[in-house]
Amino acid sequence: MSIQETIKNELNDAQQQAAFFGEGPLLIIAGAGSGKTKTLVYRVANLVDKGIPAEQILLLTFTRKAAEEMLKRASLILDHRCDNISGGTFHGFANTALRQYAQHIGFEPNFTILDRGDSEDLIKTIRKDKGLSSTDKRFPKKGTLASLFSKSTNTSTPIDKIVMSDYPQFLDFTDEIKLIETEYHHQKKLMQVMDYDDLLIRFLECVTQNPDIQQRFKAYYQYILVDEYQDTNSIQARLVKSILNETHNNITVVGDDAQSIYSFRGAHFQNIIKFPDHFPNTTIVKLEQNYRSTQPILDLTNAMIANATHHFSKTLFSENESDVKPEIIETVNDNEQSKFICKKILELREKDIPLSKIAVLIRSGWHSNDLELELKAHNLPFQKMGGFKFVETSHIKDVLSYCQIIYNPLDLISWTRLLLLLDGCGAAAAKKITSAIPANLHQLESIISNHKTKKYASDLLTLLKLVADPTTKTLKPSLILDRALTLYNPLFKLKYDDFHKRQSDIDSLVTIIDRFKTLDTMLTELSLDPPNTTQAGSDAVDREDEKLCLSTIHSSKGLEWHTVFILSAIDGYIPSFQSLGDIEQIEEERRLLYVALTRAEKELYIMKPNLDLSTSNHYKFSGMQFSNITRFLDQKIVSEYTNHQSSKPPKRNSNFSIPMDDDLTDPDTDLLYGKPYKSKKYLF
DNA sequence: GCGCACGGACTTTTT
DNA sequence: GTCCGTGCGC
Ligand SMILES: Nc1ncnc2c1ncn2[C@@H]1O[C@H](COP(=O)(O)OP(=O)(O)OP(=O)(O)O)[C@@H](O)[C@H]1O
Repeated sequence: MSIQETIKNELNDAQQQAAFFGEGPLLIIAGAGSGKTKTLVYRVANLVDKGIPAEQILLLTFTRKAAEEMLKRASLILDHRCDNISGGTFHGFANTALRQYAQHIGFEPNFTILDRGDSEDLIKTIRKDKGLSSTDKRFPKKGTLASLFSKSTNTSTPIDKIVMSDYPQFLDFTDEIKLIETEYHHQKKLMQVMDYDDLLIRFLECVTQNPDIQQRFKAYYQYILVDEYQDTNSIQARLVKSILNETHNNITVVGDDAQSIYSFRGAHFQNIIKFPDHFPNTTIVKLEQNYRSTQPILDLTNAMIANATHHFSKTLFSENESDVKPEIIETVNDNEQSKFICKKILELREKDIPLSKIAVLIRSGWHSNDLELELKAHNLPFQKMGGFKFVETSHIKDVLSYCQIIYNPLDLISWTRLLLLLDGCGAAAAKKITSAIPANLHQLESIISNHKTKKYASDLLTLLKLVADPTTKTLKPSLILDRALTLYNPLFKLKYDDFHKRQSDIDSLVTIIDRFKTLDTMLTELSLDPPNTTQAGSDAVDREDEKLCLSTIHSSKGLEWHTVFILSAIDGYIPSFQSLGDIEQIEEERRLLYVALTRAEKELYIMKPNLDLSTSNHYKFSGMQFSNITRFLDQKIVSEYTNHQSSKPPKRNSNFSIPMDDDLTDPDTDLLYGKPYKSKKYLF
């Protein structure tokens, strides 16, 4: 069957209009599960079929998971002609381009990429050097500074404006903050490193300062398509515009304003709404039929998003009739919630629903701690997406630092990290050594002369030799890792008492590294597409399709599962406690829940454990004591669109029956809405 | 100048 | 209950 016929078979009229659309700007704006990604992919197939070379079609999106899904679907319907489609994340694209063109803006192609921790380390040293750390407790710490800087670049807003709007408590330090930021930028260039934001802005800098390069990009890509456009911030929009051939304006963007969940990094749902303002002749296609979920699920999500303060005027309908309403499951505590989920998953398995078609969605990485233990206990294999990253664990970062300095010896952040591991070498000594590196790049070993008498002299010399040896970087990554581990192992065992547990991470790293052929692909990939090793359960089955998916809601965007559990859908978790002060942020949390609920095809379980939030320090000042179901599911919505049950809590968990304390929840009251915000006595 | 011990303030979400 | 930053003693 020809591609054209397939499209006619597979897509509805509106979808076909978009897929067959010819030249010029196109905006597909539609609700969840309406086939946006599917349409986008078929549009690509059609373009290739019409003879556009695949490599001249650029497919972009913000998150790795969405990019992966998009490319996976493309590869399924497209034949080998499409293997060469240029596609991935904005950061991945910028990185590839910069490896080629970085010299034009004063960077070598072997620049390395800073993760969040590296950025913070650099900021910390700058703050120390500038004498801005001591005594002043009110001065922002490194993490806050990193967020502030990132927000500033991502929203293209000057530092002082960000301080004023987001961090008014630091207004007195505005000048110092600006000073640190300037130095931060300066240092990154000296060290030939870029943070994630730099990848985008340095790319922009590169094309705007070099019209000939810009012209090359504009001439090369005939079509640019962006998925999940509502997650795009103005930097990314500018990036797209900078490489778009404006004589044709062949740009297609796809998204859903109701699913905009990245405002914390400068994305705004208005960006997609305003798209036609930037491209006046935009054709707009709206899709309203949902093909993913059953009608009862949509009834719930429609009702919930209709309560938003901004009106998202999309009511989805489905032809998937069903009389199974979403369930709200109340449990007495966190662990009962975990047990319920495990039990349910085992039942589903009986009904031949494979683990790969089930997902548990969480607001924040640690919410699933208890569940993970329970899943392990039930021997249910899972894969965790989002949240904590393996490559950001300190011992893994240690090991990777060896690789970074071998690849880019100017990366003084990694040098410092490794030097501090040496016994007797502290911040001052590390500073002295690293400051000698740039001038002695080609005779690194000479640096040892000033440190011969030190305790760490021999360790330092081995390290210098390893980096100075020009053959090291040409070795296979696994061999480089071998050499690094020879140096690291003794230090590692000294540094961590629990090195046994950490050793298994290092072993995983060795396995992961094995597939890389060169040092640069390895480092790039580990920064831009870090692997997850938090999978557990039976090691025997390593097939991805045999695993349950445990994912943050953010990382679940664009994906779908037969059955979805929303873990801990309680106020303070979603909406998250720290969003509560700001109406815009609370509304974003609503969209987040909307994204979560709309991932479900057939069955949806909304979990509501009764947690005692007052035991967690974090919630001490929130005035919350007992958990309530998320405010986005009010009584009317719950009673109309869901089934609500308590999972039979054990009436007594002791052999003694004692009088109930009035301060504790009365088991007979409605736990969903009863006994809300109790003030803690912290005021006394 | 380094390493350690004690006290404080917090634990979203992604690239 | 933890992680980070400071201050003190060696
Ligand atoms: N015309 C159609 N006929 C049958 N199934 C369809 C059709 N369009 C889409 N689907 C199916 O509906 C599901 C959702 O599609 P898709 O993921 O493309 O939606 P989406 O709009 O991108 O969703 P989201 O906004 O959540 O990312 C997929 O399983 C897809 O195969």
